[in-house]
Amino acid sequence: MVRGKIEIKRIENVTSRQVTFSKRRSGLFKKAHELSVLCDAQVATIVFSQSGRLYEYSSSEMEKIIERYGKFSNDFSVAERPQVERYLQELKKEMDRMVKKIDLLEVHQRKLMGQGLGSCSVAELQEIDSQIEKSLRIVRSKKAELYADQLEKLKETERELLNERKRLREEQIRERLMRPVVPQTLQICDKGKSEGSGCRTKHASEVETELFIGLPVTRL
Amino acid sequence: MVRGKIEIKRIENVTSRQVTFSKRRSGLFKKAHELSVLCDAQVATIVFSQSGRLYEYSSSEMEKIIERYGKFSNDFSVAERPQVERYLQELKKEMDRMVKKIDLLEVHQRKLMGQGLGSCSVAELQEIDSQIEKSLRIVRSKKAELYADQLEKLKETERELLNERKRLREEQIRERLMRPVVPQTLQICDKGKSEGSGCRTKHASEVETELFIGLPVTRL
DNA sequence: AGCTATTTATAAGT
DNA sequence: TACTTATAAATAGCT
Repeated sequence: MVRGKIEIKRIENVTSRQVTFSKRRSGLFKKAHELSVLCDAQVATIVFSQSGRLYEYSSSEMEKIIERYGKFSNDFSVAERPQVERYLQELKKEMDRMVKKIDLLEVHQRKLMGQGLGSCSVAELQEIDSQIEKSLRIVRSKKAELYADQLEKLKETERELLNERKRLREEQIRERLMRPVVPQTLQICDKGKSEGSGCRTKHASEVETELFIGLPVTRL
Repeated sequence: MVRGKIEIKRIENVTSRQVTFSKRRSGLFKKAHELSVLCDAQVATIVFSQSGRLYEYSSSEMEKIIERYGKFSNDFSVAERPQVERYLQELKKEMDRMVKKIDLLEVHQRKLMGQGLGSCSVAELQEIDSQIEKSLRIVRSKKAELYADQLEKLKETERELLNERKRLREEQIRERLMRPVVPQTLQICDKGKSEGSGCRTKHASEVETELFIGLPVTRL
């Protein structure tokens, strides 16, 4: 550079800096252009002056070059706009559908719960009435079924326990007949209050239930 | 340029072009860097070689510069990615919430309609039962209310019609007493089958109703 | 990649 | 902002 070479560092003189900016900027763009023509390359140069003004050169559409750049750069994708926009639109449509569905469901639900019936005609009321009646029938039959099941299970348990009691009694009697004077083989549970009433031999320990019907087994 | 200046046009010799590309590219980046330092400017340069390789220089983060560029350019906005992504995430969360809400509503509604009760406990069934019973009570009272209203309206109409009939009879009688031998002032309707039974004077023509209770007025 | 003759870019002045 | 000019920098063609 003429009349004394310069150091590459910020030019402090404002005027000088502005002049240099203007000259070198056009030089840079010229070089960029020459490169693109001579070597058949795609070149884009963006310059922001310190004051914030934008200057640019691009051998072809800047947008295209930046988009191409986005495809190469790992951490920067110029999220292809039309695609993103289409996606957003689809999401919004989907949400619209959902909102409408929720509205419908809520209105229907409220009607089924006897709310918001102000605007209903007699015919509509009649329809809701019969729907609810039907529901009630179903629920009640289901309930009845469940109750019946439970009852059946309880009866089953009762039967088992009765059988067990019978078996244990017979066992006891058999043992007494075989060893009438050796009572220590029969281990009787403590009749402590913490266990409530009832007492079982070790043989019956696998029958773990809170329901115990009938007289205590050990009562003779 | 040494040994004969060159024209700025595509270099046909491949080797020569590649060499020139390499030299001028580094020259361009150097100039770009010098501009950015000397003039405190933000500079970005993107170069794609003919073979498709990317070379770039940027005085600060390329992403930032391109984003800034997007704000300046009219027809190109690098849809500010972080913002778009945040927005998308929010949309997705919102959709998630909606999907869950729809699921809940559907399950509840089905229960209210007596479907999908298989997994319900007795307690749940009881709750649904009482809810449905309550709904039924509300719907029926609403229906009763509506019926009562309609009945009331019908009775009101009937009352009005009866009053009207009474008034008309009295009028007829009065007119006959005043002009017993001038019957042409009394215009009696035709007793044709198309009109059904009943006959009215002109005075009563504003009472237009299909319900007409009681005996025909003209019968004396 | 290095050399070098020569062109080009440009700093400072006008 | 534009022109001038001396000189630094870039680089084409060669090795």
